[in-house]
Amino acid sequence: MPKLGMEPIRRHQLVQATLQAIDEAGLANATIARIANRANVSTGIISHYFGGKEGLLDATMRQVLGELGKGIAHRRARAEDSPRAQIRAIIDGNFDEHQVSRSVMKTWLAFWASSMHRSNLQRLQQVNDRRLYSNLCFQFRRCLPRQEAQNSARGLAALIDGLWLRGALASKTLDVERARHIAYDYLDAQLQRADTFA
Amino acid sequence: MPKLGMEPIRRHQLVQATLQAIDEAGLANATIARIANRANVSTGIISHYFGGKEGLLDATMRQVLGELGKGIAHRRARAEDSPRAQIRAIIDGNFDEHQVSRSVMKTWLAFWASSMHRSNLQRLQQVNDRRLYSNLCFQFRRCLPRQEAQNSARGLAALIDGLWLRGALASKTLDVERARHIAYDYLDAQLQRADTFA
DNA sequence: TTTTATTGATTGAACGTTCAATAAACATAT
DNA sequence: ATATGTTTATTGAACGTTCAATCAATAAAA
Repeated sequence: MPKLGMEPIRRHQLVQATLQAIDEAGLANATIARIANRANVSTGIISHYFGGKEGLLDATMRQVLGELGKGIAHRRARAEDSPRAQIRAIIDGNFDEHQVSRSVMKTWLAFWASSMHRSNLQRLQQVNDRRLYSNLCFQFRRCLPRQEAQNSARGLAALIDGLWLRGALASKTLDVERARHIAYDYLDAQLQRADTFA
Repeated sequence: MPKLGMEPIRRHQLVQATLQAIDEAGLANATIARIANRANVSTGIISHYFGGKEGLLDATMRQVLGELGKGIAHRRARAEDSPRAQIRAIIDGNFDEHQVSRSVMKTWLAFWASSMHRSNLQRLQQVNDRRLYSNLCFQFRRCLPRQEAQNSARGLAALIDGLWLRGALASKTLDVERARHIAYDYLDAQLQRADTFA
């Protein structure tokens, strides 16, 4: 019973089903049969709209990255224009409720691992990594010398990723409250140094 | 041309070949054919010595975890028995040259991702995670109240994993010097707090 | 009638496992 | 020393399974 204008609906549906399938069974077992089943469509549809499995995985990663970016941009726009407030907004965006759901974290980690061997995923990954780093670096540079700012940015970026990674691996749900607190403390410790240079 | 006593040799050979294969092509493409080829043996040998592919992957992860553990224990034994020196030894062990080789980092990350869906790998993973955390926690508790020590341990564990993760993903080799420096700084910032509670 | 949407059986490739076959090394008996 | 049997080591073709991709068929909408 084909209705017209299904494309955007199906695309979204299939991306969601992909997240669900990866959450359930891991990227390695996220077969197109399983994904199609979760979306209540046939396998043929995937090739029809995404040209193949790879296209679907690509689109899924783009969506996850896109929503992370949007969440951060949104919070930064509403935050005061001080290094501390801006960096806090970045931290908050990374620990947004939407980002810390099991399926999103698992998908993220799966992409992280497979991005090492798929050049298109690697590109997406690196763009994202560098954006996080350079945003942090820019803000730290407003109150720290270059070298110090770079180290602080590297450290905070690593801390965020690490808290996230450990949250994804732990059996319990990520304690967002606590993770934010740890990241805030790191931020404040770095900013305190700024006084040394002021 | 069978010589006797090949078992330990083949086991080691195959584990090394597995690391190499994962480095080259990723866990998903590390087929037993490829692994056997890298070790210059036939595919049947893998089942013969490891009971199957899963057994080989299990053994590979055990070896990587084992060497990390040994490296840390070794450094800790040689270090002074102060919180600072002990934690520095743990940091150094995690950034040991052997651990930061590309193949080991890639394998680690691949296992991280797949451990979410393979209970035996997950067990190994969690034992390791918890050991790192509880060792850090124990040392921090020598100079910080419980809650503070837990947060510091969580933060440092996450920072180490994050630096490592970002090193694995970056196209360049991990800058061990810099990573250690960032982790040391975090450690010192946490220890400085200890004075507040003293 | 043409376009858009969808199905699902079919196809071919890739993969892990199995196993009969082979042979060197070792043990024991002659 | 020679012959015979047993264990250990290894191979690689054959097999069965799984999966992504394809495409002819179907049908609603325009």
